[in-house]
Amino acid sequence: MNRTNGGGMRRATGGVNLLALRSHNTALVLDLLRTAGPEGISRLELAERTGLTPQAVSKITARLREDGLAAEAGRRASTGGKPRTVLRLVPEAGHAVGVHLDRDELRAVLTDLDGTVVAQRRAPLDLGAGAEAVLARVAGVVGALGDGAAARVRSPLGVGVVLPGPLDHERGVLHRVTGFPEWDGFPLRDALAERLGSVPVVVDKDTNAAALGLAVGGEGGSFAYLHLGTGLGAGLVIGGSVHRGPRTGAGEFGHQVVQLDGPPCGCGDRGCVEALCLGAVERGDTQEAARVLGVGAANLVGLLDIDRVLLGGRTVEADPEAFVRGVRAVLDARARRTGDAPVPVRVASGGGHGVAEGAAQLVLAPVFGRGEG
Amino acid sequence: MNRTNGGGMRRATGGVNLLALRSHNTALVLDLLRTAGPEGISRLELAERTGLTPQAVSKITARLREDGLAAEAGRRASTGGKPRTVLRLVPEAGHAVGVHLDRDELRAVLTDLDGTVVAQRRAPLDLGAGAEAVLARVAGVVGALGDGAAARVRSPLGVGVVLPGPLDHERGVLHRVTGFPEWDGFPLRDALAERLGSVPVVVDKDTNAAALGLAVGGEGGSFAYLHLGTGLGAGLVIGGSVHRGPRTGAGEFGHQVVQLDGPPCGCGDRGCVEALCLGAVERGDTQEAARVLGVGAANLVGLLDIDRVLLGGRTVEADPEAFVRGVRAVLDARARRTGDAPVPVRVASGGGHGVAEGAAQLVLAPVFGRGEG
DNA sequence: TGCACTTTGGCAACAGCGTTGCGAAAGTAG
DNA sequence: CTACTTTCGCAACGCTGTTGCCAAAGTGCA
Repeated sequence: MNRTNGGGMRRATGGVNLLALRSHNTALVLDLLRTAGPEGISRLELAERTGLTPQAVSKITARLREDGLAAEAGRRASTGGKPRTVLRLVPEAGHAVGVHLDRDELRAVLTDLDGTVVAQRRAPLDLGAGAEAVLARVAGVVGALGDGAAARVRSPLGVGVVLPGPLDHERGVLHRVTGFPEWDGFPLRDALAERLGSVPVVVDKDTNAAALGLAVGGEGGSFAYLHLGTGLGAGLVIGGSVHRGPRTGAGEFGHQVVQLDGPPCGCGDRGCVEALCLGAVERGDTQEAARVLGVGAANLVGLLDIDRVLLGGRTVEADPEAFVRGVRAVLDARARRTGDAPVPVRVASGGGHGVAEGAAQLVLAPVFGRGEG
Repeated sequence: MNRTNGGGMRRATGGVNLLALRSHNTALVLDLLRTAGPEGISRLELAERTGLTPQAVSKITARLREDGLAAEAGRRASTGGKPRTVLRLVPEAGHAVGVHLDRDELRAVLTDLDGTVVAQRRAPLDLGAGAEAVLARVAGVVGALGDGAAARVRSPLGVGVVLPGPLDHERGVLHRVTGFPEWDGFPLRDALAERLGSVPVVVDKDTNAAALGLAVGGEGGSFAYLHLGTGLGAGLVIGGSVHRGPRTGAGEFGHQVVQLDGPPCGCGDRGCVEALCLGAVERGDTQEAARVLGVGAANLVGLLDIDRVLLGGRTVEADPEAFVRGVRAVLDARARRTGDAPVPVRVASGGGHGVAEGAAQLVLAPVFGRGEG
């Protein structure tokens, strides 16, 4: 705010609110450029899509070109007059690092502005080896990624780190990470930022990163990403942005009770979807596991009225068709009862590096006006 | 938009985007004025709370005073200099009508800008009597409300109509309203707007109106309003605004399955919270009903990470303490397992006219920058 | 080949937004 | 009565997107 007039600093003219407007419109344009991909998009199309006047778009794109973020990329065929000049994003103008900390493994990617993976690393990891060891390993991998890239990347825009949670996204502090309670209270964001030398760090749950990656990757509207691996969690995207809740606690899908007084779950409750679902998987009864997962998904669909359900995680990937079929059956039955169109179910694209890429998007998304910007 | 230069119209100077910024800031100020109530709020306090400069606030409030929406209301005690001038909202500057259509009864209120009820009507209603009869009844009551007010209100800002749903809030079209399938596809908003003579009409679900009323009434953050009457539904408020989902389908709390293959429900599924809960109520087992409701609420809390759970509806009001106690027990047990602070449970304030008042807020909220503006 | 027409897109002038500089108004304290 | 503090509006300013206008670059037809 800086409303002190005494010292003589004569900065911040113009107005904070107008700056907000400017960056909002700039982000809008950047996001359209990104979505258009290498084919690019013309100024007039940008104007139509943003609702801005062509002249405003010209001004904004001129700034972007000056900053090296956008460039001209040929022209379209004429429609009777001067042909439209096509603009595209310059992906090399910025890079981001995404790190996925799993229980036994670390995956990291370096992406450009576009989200395209430029370099990647994969290493074994023991999340229980203590803060010092894990931090050192992460810092090492992040440094190696930059050197390994085609064009060496000295300073990425930021580093996104994701892990199973629960945690506090806003402060970047871990809570009782499932299976590794010793992390409770550890300020991962600040510790890592200091270690990496003032590179911005963002911390989030792995399911949120996966969901964000899908949202940026083209999944529009509202959807749920259900992750079935060693546990069962969800990432929720509502109206294009990830819903975390005030304490980053949203997405606790697995401990939703679907069988009153059912079999005990590791969490201490009874009849949780996770317990029932993993139990069925263990018994080899994939069909029942899928049905239970479908019931949980149907509950979610009813509560939030989402557009789509996407499935992922190692267990799903082991037999994707069975899970899709089972979940779809439950949702279709629901749709027949309500009279609405059935909610589509698919396997989430991305797979292996999906989560790490999503982690990188934690850094990139704000640039394009997605998330808390 | 109007980008045609041919005719010579020289309107719309200034810019659509700047107008959006202006109305956003104006709404921010208006909302603070409303929240402050009759005691009012000073310009400097407005500046601090909005993040605007004092001068910007002066300009905005000057416009508001010119338009009759705000007025000076005395001054505060001096803190060593010129005392602050207190501003307040002028509630009589605008009015809104809220109509609550229940299965057997119609309640309607006329409120001022503040949301204070100025006049009210209550009449028996048969929702199954056909469109013509219901429309006539509503139009009659709305007209009577305006005449009955202390100062006759000729043209309210709009009319909010709410009923059990399901329906399409955006288009104002009803779907298969529970118990009255004959309404399916009826364009209530447009039909009523035409009948009332171009007064804006908004249509929504009753639970959403109740939730909106609570949100405007001071419940901040994210919360769920659970309504237990002849059915069981929920209104969700996420980050201060009502979450309806893309098809106004959100809040289908009652048909959340909490007992796999449990007793059949009217919806055609098995083990729905509604069936279990109402079944327990019918047996006189309030304790079990509250426990089941609590399990559903806990599922919701886990999925969305909300701050608060509020209970309402005729069945709850019959024995509020038992329901609060039962739901709280389940949520507290959950909190002990996760280690988080327990989610508070309360009975929703408002009671009788709460839903109709919330319906009026459907009209007023956009003025104060809440909702789809 | 040349002319009329269409479409793109930049330059310059403009209105309106919030901000800064400054001074009048309205209190308190000595 | 004087000195000081605090509130708050007027005037000038910088920046935003918008409008008016024109050059550039194509197509289509005579």
